[in-house]
Amino acid sequence: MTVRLYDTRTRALRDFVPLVPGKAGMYVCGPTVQSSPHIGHLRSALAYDLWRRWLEYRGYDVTFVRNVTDIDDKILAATANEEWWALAYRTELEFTAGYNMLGMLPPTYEPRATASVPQMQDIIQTLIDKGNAYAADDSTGDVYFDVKTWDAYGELTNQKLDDMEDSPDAPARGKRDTRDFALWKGTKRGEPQSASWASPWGSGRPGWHIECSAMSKRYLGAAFDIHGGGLDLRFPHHENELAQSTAAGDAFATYWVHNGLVNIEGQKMSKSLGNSVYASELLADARPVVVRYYLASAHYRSNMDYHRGALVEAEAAFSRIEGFLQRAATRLEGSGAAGGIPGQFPEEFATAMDDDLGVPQALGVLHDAVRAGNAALDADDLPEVARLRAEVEAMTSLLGVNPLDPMWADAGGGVAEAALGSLVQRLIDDRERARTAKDFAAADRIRDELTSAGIALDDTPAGTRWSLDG
RNA sequence: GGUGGCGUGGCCGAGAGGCGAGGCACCGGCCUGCAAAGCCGUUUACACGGGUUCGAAUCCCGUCGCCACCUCCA
Repeated sequence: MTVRLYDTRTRALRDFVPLVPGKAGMYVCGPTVQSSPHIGHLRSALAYDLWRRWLEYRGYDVTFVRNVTDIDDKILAATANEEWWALAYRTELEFTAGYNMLGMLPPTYEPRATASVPQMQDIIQTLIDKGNAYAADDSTGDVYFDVKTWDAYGELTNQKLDDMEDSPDAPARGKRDTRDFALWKGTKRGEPQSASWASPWGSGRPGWHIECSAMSKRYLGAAFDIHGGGLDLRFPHHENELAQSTAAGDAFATYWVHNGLVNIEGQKMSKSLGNSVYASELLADARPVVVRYYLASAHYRSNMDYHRGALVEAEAAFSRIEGFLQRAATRLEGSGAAGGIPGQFPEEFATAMDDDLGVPQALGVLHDAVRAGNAALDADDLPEVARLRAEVEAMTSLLGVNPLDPMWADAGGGVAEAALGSLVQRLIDDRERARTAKDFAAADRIRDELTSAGIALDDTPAGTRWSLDG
């Protein structure tokens, strides 16, 4: 009954106990909007979308914050013939479109870093006042966090300062220690004025890590429940967030949750390898709901390996669920059979989800219900069909993969589909006449033609149904 | 050098001391005019070597292999 989650900081499965009963505050690191969304971004966003849905199901009033990092070295570096902010906006829209296509619930707040610069400066000033940060004395206008003044530094990733790689070849700049990280970056020659904010330390822009400390505090408070992000962000990003926020006197996150990464055919996805799989490619290869199903099918903390054919398998698995719901709907139509309580699913499903978001086991429960439902359909046990249909709908809806949800309906289907339907129905009728006349050669010819056109036939006792073969 | 993780059947992917999750693929059966869909069933497992235990894929020790982070990254 209690939701448990794996907390990276304590490296333990912990019961979720919110700071405020009945409420849950989640902050998730969103993307740096520098290039198009890829499969890893989608998987990460989905992991927290599912966490959020489950916490809400468990009765928590969830405030879900996912930021947009819209000012950053890399954004500035990526711009060629346009303003940096134009690139950022354009990319942000791509991310939003990708999230929407996969049915991610919109965040409660989706703050852009550039809109919280004063809040970042407040924290930086507090750190300077407390002696945990300093303005570089090399007149660059940079401000650094002084890691040696913070004993707890390294607690998130269980590292000791002395064991960390000192980078002797890195230019020390105005740092007292090469491991000190930037809170504020003074404007450098050649950087656009539009990327520069006034500050007590000179004009400049915020460092990456301080953005999340400021935005989480602004929208969730100095103490909040869950901080999420990709595994790759643990160090240095999350470690630095934790250090600067706690050094500034904020309690920060109670739980740290990290999602696994997506490899591509055994290799890390990276620009240099040129093996990135973008959202646009996935969505060209499979229906959005199948992409969502696929990305949810491995536990959120495990790394998953994307390979050619993965989406074909996911399509096959998902079609089982879809096929059952469609057949059940057809069979139950007008039958008056009652059964099942809408929204209610098996206890094992809830148990799996409570246990650190065990979506893979939950999918096992879902498939068990589908098989039982298909068997009930074969036995024509309508009350049982109705009961299992309700369960399957409840489970798929909770996970955001209900095949019958209108949001997955093919766009622009309407008129075209109706036209296609009338043509296909004529062919089905022709085939039925041929079968009645035992002219199987003619019947099979029609079926073959439809198959090669991507239309699958399903012969049922109640007649032949057709569907587009996804 | 430090930190964290992984190695499960043809493939994907759960589980974590005791009746072999689930999906995909394959094979056999039922159903079908034949198929498809669906149902039933068979067969393939826990990197290796020790140990603890009545019993280990699951705990302990060791070995090998792989990966991530320590530099920008979901």
